[in-house]
Order: sequence, then C-alpha cells, then structure tokens
Amino acid sequence: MDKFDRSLPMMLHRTLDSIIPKYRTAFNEHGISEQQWRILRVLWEENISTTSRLAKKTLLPAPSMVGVIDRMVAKGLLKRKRDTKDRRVVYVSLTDLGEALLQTLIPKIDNIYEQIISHCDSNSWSTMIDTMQTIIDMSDAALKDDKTNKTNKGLIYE
Amino acid sequence: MDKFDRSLPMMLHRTLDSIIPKYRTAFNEHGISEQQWRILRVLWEENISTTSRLAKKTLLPAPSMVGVIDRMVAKGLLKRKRDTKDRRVVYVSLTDLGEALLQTLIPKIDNIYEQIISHCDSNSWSTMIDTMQTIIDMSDAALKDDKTNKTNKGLIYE
DNA sequence: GTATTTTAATTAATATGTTATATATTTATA
DNA sequence: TATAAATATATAACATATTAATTAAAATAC
Repeated sequence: MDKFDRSLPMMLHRTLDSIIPKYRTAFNEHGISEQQWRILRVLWEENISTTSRLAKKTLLPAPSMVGVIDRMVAKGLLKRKRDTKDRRVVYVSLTDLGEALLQTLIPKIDNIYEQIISHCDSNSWSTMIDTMQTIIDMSDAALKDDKTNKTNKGLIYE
Repeated sequence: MDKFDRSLPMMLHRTLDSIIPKYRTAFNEHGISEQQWRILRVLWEENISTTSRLAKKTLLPAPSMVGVIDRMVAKGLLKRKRDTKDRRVVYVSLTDLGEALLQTLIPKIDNIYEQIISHCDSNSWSTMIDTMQTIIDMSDAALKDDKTNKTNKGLIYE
C-alpha cells in the first residue's frame, strides 16, 4: 500500500466508508439518511435546539441544514418554531413520531457500535480517539491564531 | 463532551473537517476540488488508469466519477481514451497541463501533511492508523462473509 | 438615536453523493 | 451458437456539500 493510501485523509475516508454502510442499512429500513439520524441523535440529548446549534453539533453545513430539516418536517419527524423574542432564531424539536423513531433506532445503532468497538483493543481505540482529538485541537488553535493575529501569516510566509 | 461527540463516526468526521480546510485552501488557489486532487494524486502513481480503477483508488463513487472527470477534461487536465480491444473500458490519463498542476501542488500538499503529522507523537500516530486499518479489515471480512455465506444472516438473525 | 456591524437563517448556483437503472460489451453456460 | 450472467461505464432523480450572497433582526459604535 502506497503513501497516498495510508495518508490520514484517505484513511479517515476509508474508515468511514467501511463503517457507514452498517449504519446505513438500519437508517434505510426506516427511510432516513445519515444526516437525518444525526439530527435525531442530537435532539435526544438537547431536547430542543436551534438551526445553527444543530449545524454545529451534527457537523452538517448550515445551508444543508435547511433542506434536511425541511424534509424531516415534511415527514412529520420534526417541528420548527420561531423565537418570539429574538425573531432570527428558529427552534427545532422532535414530534411524537420523531421521538418514536429515535427510540426504535437507538438500540439498533448501539448494537452496531458495540460490534465495531468489540473487534479493537481498548487501549488502541483510546489512543486512536485521543490522537484524532489532538489533531482537532491543533487545527482549532491554528485557526484561532489566524483570526486573532492576522500579521502572523504575512510575517512568516511572505 | 458526550457519547455522541466522541463516537467513532463523529470523531472521523470532525477530524476530516479539521484538516480538509488546510488542503482546500491550496486546491482552491488552483481552481480544483478535493475530489479532483485525488484523481491527480492517483495518476501520479498510476500514470494511466481506468474509470473504475480511479473510483476504487480515490474512494469516489463511480457515478460521481463521470462528472468529476468530465469537468477535468473540460479544463484540459485529463484526457479519456476508450480501449480498442475491450470497448467497455475507458482509460484516463493526465494532459501536460494536468501534469504541470500536479507538480505544482505536490510540494504544497506535502508541506500541509508534514505540518499536521509533526504535532503528533509518532507512536500514537501509528496506533491510530493501525487501529483504523483493523476496523477496515474487520468490515471487509464481515462483508465478504455476507456475500459468500448467505445463509449466515438468515440463521443468526431470523 | 442613527449608522454600522454582527448574527441567524435562508437562497442560489454549482459540484458531489446515493441509489436504482440503463447501455454496451464481454464472458460464461447450456 | 444462442442465451444468460457478469462487467465497465453512464444516466437519472433526488439528497447533500460548497461557496457566495441575501434577508431580517439584533447588538454595537458613534
């Protein structure tokens, strides 16, 4: 296997490609997408949320969010409600149907996850997750650095 | 951070989201997408390839491949040629322009990669990559199992 | 208090992903 | 050899991603 195949971006994509189909089977049985599941999953813990907060928690881009929520509202899984004080904000929450679907899916998703994690050494798994977190933190720091100290880039690269 | 945030799928997405923008900046400067870069990158090592082989190596879905290659051909980066013996096969290779763009991008991409890897402990990095490979291998094996032994599913789950 | 800037949600245009299907060609089988 | 099965590519319909821009409302600066 060459350098490109073992590169971090390709390994991340390949790992996702290997596990997502397991989940997708369960999602498709209930007529939802991975993106729609993420919204249900966040609303399990948030109970009620806003469009922008859902975008952050699900890692879905805000412009995609609009259509995804539209389709879930059309299917009767979600409801939207605009804030009366701050008229910019839109709240999103589960309908009874959405709640029922969520409860049906949770054990199935948990099973799939247990199946995946059971094939890995516990310490290796932790190291993998922690190393990913290190990369994320490092990127966040670099981004914040770029924003606060704009002379930085100019001084170093130009 | 809750269970969902630390789950493997979300950590994989989050890690990708944290590193892809670094690459994307370089890609955008040269008017290409991440997908288009992957094709250039594979053709660096393959020299000439086919549509289906490119789909496998780049991890891009075959139906997406058609459009991506179309646009790269339109920009003069790639050329297509149908096999004379097996008329189903279409070969794809770099034009001079594509080759030039590839050579321009390689050092930039290498720099970004070095910058990412330099912030991680070498052993942790290896463990992360190896653990991902374990997950991939496990999924591949399960998939092969499903295909060869079709009674499997029926016996266990029904 | 009015102008400016920021924020939340959305729209628009184009590219890509997902799933099913179609087309052409080749290989395998009866 | 005629038929069926498999293969490589492409098309179609819809969902989502990406980037830029828009709209409305709220917060801030002057």
